[in-house]
Amino acid sequence: MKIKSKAVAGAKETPVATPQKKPGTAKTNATKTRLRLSPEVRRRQILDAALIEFSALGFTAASISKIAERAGTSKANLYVHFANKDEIFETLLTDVLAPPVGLQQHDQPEAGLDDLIDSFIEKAYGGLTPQTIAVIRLVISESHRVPSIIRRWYENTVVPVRAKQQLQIDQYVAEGQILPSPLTEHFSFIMVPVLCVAVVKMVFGQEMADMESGKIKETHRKVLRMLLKPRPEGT
Amino acid sequence: MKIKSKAVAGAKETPVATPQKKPGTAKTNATKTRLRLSPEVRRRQILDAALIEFSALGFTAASISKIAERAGTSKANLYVHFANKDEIFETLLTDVLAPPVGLQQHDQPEAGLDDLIDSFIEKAYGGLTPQTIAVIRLVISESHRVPSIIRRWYENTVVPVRAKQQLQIDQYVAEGQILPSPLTEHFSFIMVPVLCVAVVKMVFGQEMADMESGKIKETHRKVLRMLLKPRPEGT
Amino acid sequence: MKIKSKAVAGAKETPVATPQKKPGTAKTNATKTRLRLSPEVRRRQILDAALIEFSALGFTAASISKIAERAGTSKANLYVHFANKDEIFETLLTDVLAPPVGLQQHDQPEAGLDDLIDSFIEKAYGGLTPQTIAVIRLVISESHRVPSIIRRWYENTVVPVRAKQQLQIDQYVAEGQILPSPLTEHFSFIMVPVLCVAVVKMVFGQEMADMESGKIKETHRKVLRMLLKPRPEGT
Amino acid sequence: MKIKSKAVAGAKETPVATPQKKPGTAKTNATKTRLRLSPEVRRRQILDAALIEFSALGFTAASISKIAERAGTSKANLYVHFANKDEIFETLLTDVLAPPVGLQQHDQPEAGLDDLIDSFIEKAYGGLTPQTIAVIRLVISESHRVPSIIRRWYENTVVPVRAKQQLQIDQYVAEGQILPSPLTEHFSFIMVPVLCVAVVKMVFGQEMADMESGKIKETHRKVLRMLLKPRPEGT
DNA sequence: AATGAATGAGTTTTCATTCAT
DNA sequence: AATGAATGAAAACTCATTCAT
Repeated sequence: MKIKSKAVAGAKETPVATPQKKPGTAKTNATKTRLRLSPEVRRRQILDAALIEFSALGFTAASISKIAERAGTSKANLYVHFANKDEIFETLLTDVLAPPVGLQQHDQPEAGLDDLIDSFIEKAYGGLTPQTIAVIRLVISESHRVPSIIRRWYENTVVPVRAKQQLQIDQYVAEGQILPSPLTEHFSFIMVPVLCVAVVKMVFGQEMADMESGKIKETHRKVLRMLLKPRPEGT
Repeated sequence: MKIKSKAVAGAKETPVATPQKKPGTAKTNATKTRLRLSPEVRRRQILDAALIEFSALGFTAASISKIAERAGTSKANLYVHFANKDEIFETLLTDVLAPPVGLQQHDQPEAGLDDLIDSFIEKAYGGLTPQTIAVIRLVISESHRVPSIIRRWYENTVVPVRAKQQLQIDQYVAEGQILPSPLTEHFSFIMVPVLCVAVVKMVFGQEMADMESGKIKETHRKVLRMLLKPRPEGT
Repeated sequence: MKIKSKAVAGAKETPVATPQKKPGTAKTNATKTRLRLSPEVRRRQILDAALIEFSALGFTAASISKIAERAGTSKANLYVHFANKDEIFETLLTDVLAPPVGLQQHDQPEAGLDDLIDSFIEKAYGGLTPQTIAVIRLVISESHRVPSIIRRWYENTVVPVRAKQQLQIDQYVAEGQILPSPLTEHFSFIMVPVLCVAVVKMVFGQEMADMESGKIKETHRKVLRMLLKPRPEGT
Repeated sequence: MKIKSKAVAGAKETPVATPQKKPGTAKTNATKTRLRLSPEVRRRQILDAALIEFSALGFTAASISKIAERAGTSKANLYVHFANKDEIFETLLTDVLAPPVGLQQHDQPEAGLDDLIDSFIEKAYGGLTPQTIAVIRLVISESHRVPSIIRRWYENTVVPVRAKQQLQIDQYVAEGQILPSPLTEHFSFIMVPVLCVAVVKMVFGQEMADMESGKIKETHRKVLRMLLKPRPEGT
């Protein structure tokens, strides 16, 4: 069985080198104009193509030829911009796992808890687009190939982002908006079902997973409400 | 970077007769143990070897040569027993994802809730051995390759096992041993953090993941106690 | 400028795999019968082909494809019998530089000195066939690539052969057949002009070198007569 | 096995501006010294670099990139000054094989024969520097690639230089300083052992060859004395 | 059932050379 | 004159698979 990579809908794309003819040279049709781009642009194109291929097929099954083709260049040109397949892969992962530029902030500062939870749930599960899923699968499948990148990601991204989040929660708790509980002490735990849905989608495919993930999501919402809502003062 | 597969400690192994052969080495007077085994035994050996290779490297990166070598046979002999690489893989996955023979029963019928929870937690997280992790990763990485097997697994294994479990829970709830909650309604939700720990172990490697997974486990335990323990009757 | 290798006339050749059709399957013409040979025979064929290619073009310029083609097999099959290009080359050199099986003995035990010299000269220069020249060039060009093989050759072949020769000479001197001189003390020195002719032939090509090498040969003969002939007893 | 070229100590070098660039490394703020040189100077630089690379690796194994890098220019610039790799090589060889500007003269006009021989021996063997050896090897390895250049060299350099030398010898003989012999009739024969030492050094490497070449040199000296020294008049 | 030899189609990578500026 | 970007062709090597015994 041969697996084909197909561009995930919505993937950001840099304009691709559809070889164009110069207006002057109107020969028959095969004018093969070489498109010369700045390294940054070309690298971007290559990495975009690589992301699609790698995340669809994994490191080994993805091929340099296909990446080059998708990037609209020649194979040889990939080697002008990257030393080898590994370097493309590592650059790609480093990029993809880079810390988010604007660490997103709490949007509804004065909303009620229910709305806060709803907003969180929608945002978290809504972020599980096909591309995101593909990237997560790539990380799961190939992390053993690049342990140093994974470690760096953990230290520079995972830990700080989580710390920031925890701070926010501690504040909510201090304000009495959220009930203290084991959950608020290790708050990243609330992401657990989201990751789980991601895995379900990977394994069962988007459509087959819908029912499962819907149930997880709703249970998640309900459990959060139970655990976080401050008890009525009387107790 | 070349990734090597190594037999996971404790993997079940059928005794193997490994005649070595390096390419280019002329005439080693090797013991030509050409032993003829029953198809079942041979298939078993091949599948065992395949499991190790596939789960260490993934479908594409695993090679027929290595599997044959590990199984102690010739490459050509693999093709006597299986049509091709895909078939080996599919047979393997079907095996691995087969419904557990003895659907495990509730061991401590009359234990207290706390003990029940502890026992569950220890069992669930204790099951995450390196092999299990490797298999889960394999399923995540390569499920898109064999959607029909995944579907069958879902229908024949995932759903029934879950149903059985749910039944058990419903009974506990009916008996008043467990407090009804959104969790008891969709009880498989309690496995979510376990899967999550599996993923963390895959991505960060056993040792790097220990701290993370320890915290998840303990939070899991506490949350379960909070959610499942029937309130003191007075309220 | 593209240099082509052509089989040196007289090179020993093992029968080559001119793909033959089975009499039965008389389709149109492309019956591609696979020729299955014993490793020894196949290796011999490959090494023969390799010798031609390597000595015509040098290590780097010689290509695996051409060697395979000349050997009448597929490229892939070369890798069944040898680990890589280097191994082919090293095996080849080791073969070519192996000590001669029958260390050739003095043929004319009771000839006169003049005849002895003539016989030596004819044999030495006659041995400079195109293949021999090609091999010597190969050794000169690529020896830095395989220093260990060269050292082994020196120790196992060059030194013993020379020692044997020297012994012979010492005996002649003792018998009074040859005049003692600096030459008889370091007798391998007499091979020097022969090597020189080989070099001239390499550099100037067989035909262009003929005049040069003819002169060297004759001067060599005369000088030997001068140096080796015992003076008439009267002095 | 990868062979590296390294600049032979003492090789003449034109000052070079080496801006380094590793493939795959994005944006090093390198000093963009784009210096414009006269064609002669640039060609000189390129040929110097080419000599080092070609003589270390041979024609095919030497690469345009390395030559450009060593010359401190871009690959593309090589093609401004030379049509292609072959042309660089041919120009180089033509240069290297050009007739010596000052045809060296007899230094000690009135020295004794022994001193003359010693001086010759020291000069001849002393000239076998690593660079010289490398060039000789290059000529031996790649002469078949450029037969016309070799022929021109033979006609314009080898023959005249030899003729000049022979003239000198004839004069010595006429003066009675040297004994006439086969050697004096074909005097270039005396260079034979020197070339041989060069070959030994190529094949066995400088250090391994030292013993061998020392013996050749001394035998050479002794034989020359024997052959050239006029007999004491009494005979 | 078993296997050593063989191979076509594919892989990644390199290299001399060209183009556009 | 100089060069960074680009590329076609070819290199060495690998691999799943098949053939003949």
